[in-house]
Amino acid sequence: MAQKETARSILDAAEELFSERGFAETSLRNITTKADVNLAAVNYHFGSKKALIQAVFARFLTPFVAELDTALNDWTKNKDADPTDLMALLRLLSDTALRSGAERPERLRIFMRLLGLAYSQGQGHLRRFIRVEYGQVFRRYSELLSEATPELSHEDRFWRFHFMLGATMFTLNGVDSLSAMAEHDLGKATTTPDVIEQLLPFLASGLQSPVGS
Amino acid sequence: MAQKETARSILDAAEELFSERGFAETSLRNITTKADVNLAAVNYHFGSKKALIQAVFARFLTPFVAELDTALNDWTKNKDADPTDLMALLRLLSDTALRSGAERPERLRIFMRLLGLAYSQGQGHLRRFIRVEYGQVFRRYSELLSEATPELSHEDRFWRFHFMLGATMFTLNGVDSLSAMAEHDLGKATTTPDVIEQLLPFLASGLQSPVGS
DNA sequence: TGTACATCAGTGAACGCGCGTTCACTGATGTAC
DNA sequence: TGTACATCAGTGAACGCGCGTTCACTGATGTAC
Repeated sequence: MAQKETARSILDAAEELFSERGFAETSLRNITTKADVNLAAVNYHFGSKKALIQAVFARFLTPFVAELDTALNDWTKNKDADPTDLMALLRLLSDTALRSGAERPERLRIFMRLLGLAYSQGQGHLRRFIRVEYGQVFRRYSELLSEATPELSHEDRFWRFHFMLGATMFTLNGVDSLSAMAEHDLGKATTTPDVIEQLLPFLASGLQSPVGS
Repeated sequence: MAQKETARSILDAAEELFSERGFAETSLRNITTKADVNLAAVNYHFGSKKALIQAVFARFLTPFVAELDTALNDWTKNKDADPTDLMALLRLLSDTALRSGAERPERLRIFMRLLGLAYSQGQGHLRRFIRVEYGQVFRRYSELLSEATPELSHEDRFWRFHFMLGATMFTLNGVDSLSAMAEHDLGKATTTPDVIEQLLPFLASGLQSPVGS
């Protein structure tokens, strides 16, 4: 086996198994069996299971965050762009995410599963890792979202951002079983980009719901 | 220790620990230590860890579903009620959930954590258990929601229902850390009913977002 | 060109540990005659 | 009223198992002189 090949097949197997069953439920023996490498290779290449989990995230997040940063530069430089065009801003994020999966939009689905697990399973070290390594660009995006919703109070905006996040995480997290249900109920196949196309107007309307009850 | 007291303190401890760390991450030794009972008492009273998990859900869901059923009977019998009053229908569900926590709204927060975990952790047996035992009343509620949104196509409605579910699960799931963040950022305490008050108009607007792109 | 040594990816077997579950047993309470 | 037996909640200790990690080792490749 060529150099670095082993580390890559461990990451591939780990990414898939973690997203299917969760972190605690996936053992290093599961991973190394699937990757067809020696059990001790995980600790040799990554040091520990924790570090492997972080490496799986880094492999997706690093290029995604770089692309998002570039896209945000273009957005703010482009003087023709309307800074209050919420749908365009949402689409900028979803397009970057879809594109960053590169070859296959499959990767996005897997990564959203992992992200959902990171927030629901104990992995506090992971949330910390993500915040420290990638927090800046997300703060930048959320400032642009604030500019696009000038009519909202800080409080309304805070809560509605998290409602959007929840709808998105939950949906993309479970997009494969939801698509299967949709196909069964409606007799119509739905791809991840289709689902996002349905999601964006829902988010925009919710975010811009009239304030003051 | 009096009869049945042991089973109750096991359920109390399990509910709290499961919601804090997840199912796989909570051992029977954690639970029995916290409950101050013998390790073997879990298998004596419940048979297995799986059955204990289901019993934790049943203790919350059984009274909740009974109350929801009653509330839905009142709703459909009341000829004055507007069947297309979406906000009223959403409030009916949230009020029942808040009331069903009974003594403390704490219970609702804990239960939503558990529900979120049930869907993100491997617990397939749990989803099956919930569907088989309590599915009927939820199907009934979703039919009423359909009547309240006659302008939506089946497809739009399917997806938007799940967007709502996601926003709700994510929010109530993490309501304690979100409330802490909100208090830190905005200097203002927020209770679970406050959060729900913010959430309902967001959901209603998203669900009723104009169709056809 | 040849030899000695260093580096490095990978290996096989074992380590100690915490897990869910089992089992023989106890001691209190209730029931039959 | 007294004795024998059954029931039941609970117990203490051990079971086998799969886990993440460690460690001494191998064999191929690169480097120094």
